[in-house]
Amino acid sequence: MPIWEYVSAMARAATTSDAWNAVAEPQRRRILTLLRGGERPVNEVARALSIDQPRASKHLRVLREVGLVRVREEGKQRLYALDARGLRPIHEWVGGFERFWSESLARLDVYVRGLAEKEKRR
Amino acid sequence: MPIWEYVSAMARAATTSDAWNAVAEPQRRRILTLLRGGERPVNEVARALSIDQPRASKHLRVLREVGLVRVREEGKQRLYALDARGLRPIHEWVGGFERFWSESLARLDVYVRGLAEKEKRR
DNA sequence: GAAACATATTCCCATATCGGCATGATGCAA
DNA sequence: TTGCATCATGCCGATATGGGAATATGTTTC
Repeated sequence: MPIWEYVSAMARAATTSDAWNAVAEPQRRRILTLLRGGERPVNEVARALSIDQPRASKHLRVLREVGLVRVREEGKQRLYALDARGLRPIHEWVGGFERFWSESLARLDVYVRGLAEKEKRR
Repeated sequence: MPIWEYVSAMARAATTSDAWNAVAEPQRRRILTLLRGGERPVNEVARALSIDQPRASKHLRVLREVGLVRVREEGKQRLYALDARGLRPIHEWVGGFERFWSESLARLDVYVRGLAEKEKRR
């Protein structure tokens, strides 16, 4: 885990370090969706997603590190549970664009019309 | 741009290829936020974020490729405008977890209590 | 056409990431 | 203790990424 603060030539922004990046991975999104149905042991997660166990463990680790998931030990199993609180900031940020969804359509219309004009004038 | 379908040993999932990943980058989020105020030429974006022009261009390119932004040529400038439609799926997916935000708190409570029990029993 | 300005692209580097496979680590049961 | 089951990690390979710096491309103005 690099100490970005002290690295002068930062190569790539840390990725798996926040909910945004954790959720950018399709498999991890599927895992979170699965966990809405309640806590699950690793093997079950792996089976549900049709991936091997190491892969499931790794994804779960990322999710755990960014706090989107919690682990509970139960015998030889590890039950992972959803902790959706970290998704809230994302929802709010994206929500700030809600009002632009429809506007975008209108603007796109103008945009396309502009292109058409440009073509005609050629 | 790799043809994932035909690559057997996929190394890393394509990243800058969808809105999820585009938005996972803080700078790009700032750009999108800025563009809510209307279209802007590259230089203005760069200045607003205190980054150099090439960097701004690169980020804008990613945003353009995933469709979150549109370009319009105006003289020697290129005006970038927000196209927020691509954010909608994200908002909806994340919204599906809304109901779990408060629950997570409750569950966390149970979780912590469990840990305490465990300690006591030690 | 040359100079000036706005923007895009390219190259290089350090590093992160995901998948695959093999190997540890730990708990439980016989 | 020995297996067996459930996970977690480590290592490798291929590749993507973001920053920095330099350079190319395109447009307007003289």
